[in-house]
Amino acid sequence: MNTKDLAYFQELTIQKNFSKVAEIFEVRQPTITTAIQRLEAEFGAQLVIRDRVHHSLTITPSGQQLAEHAIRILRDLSMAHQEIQNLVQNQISLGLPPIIENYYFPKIAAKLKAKRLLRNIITVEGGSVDLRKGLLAGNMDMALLGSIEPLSYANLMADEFDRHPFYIFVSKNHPLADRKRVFFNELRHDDFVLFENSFVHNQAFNKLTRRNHFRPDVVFRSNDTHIIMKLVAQNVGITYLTDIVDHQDNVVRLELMDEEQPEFITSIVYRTSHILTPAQLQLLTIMHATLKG
Amino acid sequence: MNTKDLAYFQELTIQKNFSKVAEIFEVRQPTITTAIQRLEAEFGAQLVIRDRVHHSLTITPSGQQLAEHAIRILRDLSMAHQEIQNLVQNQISLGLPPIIENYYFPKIAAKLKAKRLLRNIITVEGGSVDLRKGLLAGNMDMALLGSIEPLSYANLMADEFDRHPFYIFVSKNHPLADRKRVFFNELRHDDFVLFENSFVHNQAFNKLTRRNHFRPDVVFRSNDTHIIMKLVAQNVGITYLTDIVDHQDNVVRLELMDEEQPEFITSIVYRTSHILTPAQLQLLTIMHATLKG
DNA sequence: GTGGTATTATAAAATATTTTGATAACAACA
DNA sequence: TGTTGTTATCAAAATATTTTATAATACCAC
Repeated sequence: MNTKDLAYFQELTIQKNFSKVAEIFEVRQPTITTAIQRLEAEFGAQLVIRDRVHHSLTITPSGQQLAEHAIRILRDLSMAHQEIQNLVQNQISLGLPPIIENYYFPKIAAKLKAKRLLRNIITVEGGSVDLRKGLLAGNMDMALLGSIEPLSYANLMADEFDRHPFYIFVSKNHPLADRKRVFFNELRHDDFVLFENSFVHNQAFNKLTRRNHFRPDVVFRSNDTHIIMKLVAQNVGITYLTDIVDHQDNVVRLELMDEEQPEFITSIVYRTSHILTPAQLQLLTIMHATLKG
Repeated sequence: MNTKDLAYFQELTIQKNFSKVAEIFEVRQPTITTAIQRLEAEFGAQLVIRDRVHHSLTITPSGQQLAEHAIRILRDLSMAHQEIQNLVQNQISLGLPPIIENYYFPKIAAKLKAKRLLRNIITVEGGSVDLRKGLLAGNMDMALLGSIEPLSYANLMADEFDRHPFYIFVSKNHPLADRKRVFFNELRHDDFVLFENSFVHNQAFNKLTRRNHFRPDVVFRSNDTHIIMKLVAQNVGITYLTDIVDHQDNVVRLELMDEEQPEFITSIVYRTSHILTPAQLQLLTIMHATLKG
C-alpha cells in the first residue's frame, strides 16, 4: 500500500472535499477519487459517504479508524525522514528553552567545542511545552526541558539533572523591595510581567494563584527574560522566575515562604524510539557530566 | 512510498539476507535489492552495509532508526486492517483471561443475548499479560484484564470495575486445613501448584515470596483453574488464587494475614486510538452497568 | 588453482500501478 | 434552464515495480 494514499485520505478527512485535496497535493482530482477507491478496496470497507444531497462528506466509523492510524503512520514516516537526515549530516538538533540556553548552554559549549561537536549542534528555541510536543513530533533529536513535575511520558526518556526554586523579582522602588521573604498571598494586588504561556513558569505560577485564590493582573507577557527583567526594573510589574536568569541591577530577589512550592526541574530528554548516534551519545555524556550534581 | 518496501526492509533487518527475505515474501531476489535501493534513495542514506568479505550484513544507524519506525508503521497498518474487518463484520473481539471469563462473563451473557449482541462477540483467551500485549498489537478490540496495580498505559483506556483479595487454597488433608488464617511466611516449605507465567497471579505471588525471602517449590503450572484445584484437592500442592474461582469440595480456603497484600484488580480495557462502534459502546455500557459496584 | 556454492547487483523486458485528460453524472442554485 | 461545484468513469499515458537472465564477488572444498 502506498503511503501517499493515506496522506490523501488523511487530508480528505480534514477538507471533506476531493477537489480541494487534489489542489493541496497538486494532482488532478481523479487521483484522489481512485486513491480513496484503492483504500476502500484494500480495507474492504466504505471509508467516506459522499452525500451529494446534503452537500457534505462524512467519514464512516471504518474511515475514522483508518484516519486514526493514518495520522500515526504519516507522523512516523516524517519522523524517520527528519531523524535520518540529521543522522546523515551528523547534525544534532537540540531543543532549548531560552532560560535554559542562557544558563546551562555556555557551561557545556566549551567542552563541546573541544570535542569538535559544537558545529554539529543546531539549537531550536521555544518554551518547554512546545519543545516537548516538537520532540514527540520528531522535530528535534533531544531537548533540555524545564518542568514542575518530574517528566514522565511513555515515549520519552527523561533524565533530571537540576532543580531550582522560583523567586519573586521586584524593582528596587517597589514597596516590598527591602523585604527578604514574602508569602505569595501578599502579591494579590500586584501587577505581573510574565513569560508567554508555553513556558512551564506559568504552570507553577498558576498553581500558586489557584492555591491562593486570586486572579493575577498580568500586564505583559514576553518570551525574553531580559525584557521581563527590564520591565521589572522599571517597576512596570513584578515577576516570578528562577534565579538562573541573568542578574540585573535595580531588581531585588525575594524568597517565597509558602509551603510545598513548585520547583523548576531541568531534564535531558529524547524519544525512547530514537537510536542515539555516537555523536549524540557523546553530547549526552558531556551534558550528564557537566550539568549533573 | 510503498509500505511493502518497509516490510521487506524490516524482514531484512531480522534475516540479514536478501535471498531469504525474497523467499519469505515469495518474490524474486532482485525485488528486495531494488526495494532497499528505493528506500536508500528516498531517505538519502545507506541503510545496510553489504559486507561480503565478512559474509555478513549490518544495519547502519540510519537503518536502525528506520527499522524502529517501520515496525510501528507496519503494526499500525495491520491494526487498522484488523479493526476495520471487525467493524465491517460488526464483530467485537474480546480478550478474556479464563478466570475472569468463568466468573464475570456469565453475568453479562444473558444481557448481551437480550440485546442481540452475544453472537457478535468473539472471545480470545489468554493470560492477562499476553492479552494486554495482544490488545496493544490490535489482535482484539477490548479485553477484561486482571492486574495487581491499577492499569496505567499511555495507549490504553482502563476502567477498573472490581477488586478481590488473594487466598491460599489447601487440601482438606493438609496440616493447615483447620486454620482460618495464615501468614504467607508459614508456607515457605510447601509445594505450590500455580498458573503459567502470563497470569498476573504470579506477579502477586512473586511479590509475596520476594518480600518473605523464600524460593517457592512450584511443582506444577497450568492454564486451568479446575486442574489446579483438582491437584490441590489431591494434596499435590497448595495454591494462591482469588475466590472468584469455582468452589471445590475437599479444598479449604485460608485468609492471608500479611499487611499490604496485592489485590486482584479487574478492568475493562481498550486502546485509546480505537474508535468505538455503537455495538462496542453498548457492550461497554452493559459491562459497566453489570460489573461495577 | 579450479569448480561449486551462496550471495547481491545490474539491465532490459514484462507487469502492474498511478496519474492524467476528457468527459459524464448529479444536485444545488440563481 | 443554464451555470456552478461537486465526484465518478474510462482509456491512454506516465510511472513504478517485479521478473528474467546474467554478472560479479567471495567463500569453501578438493
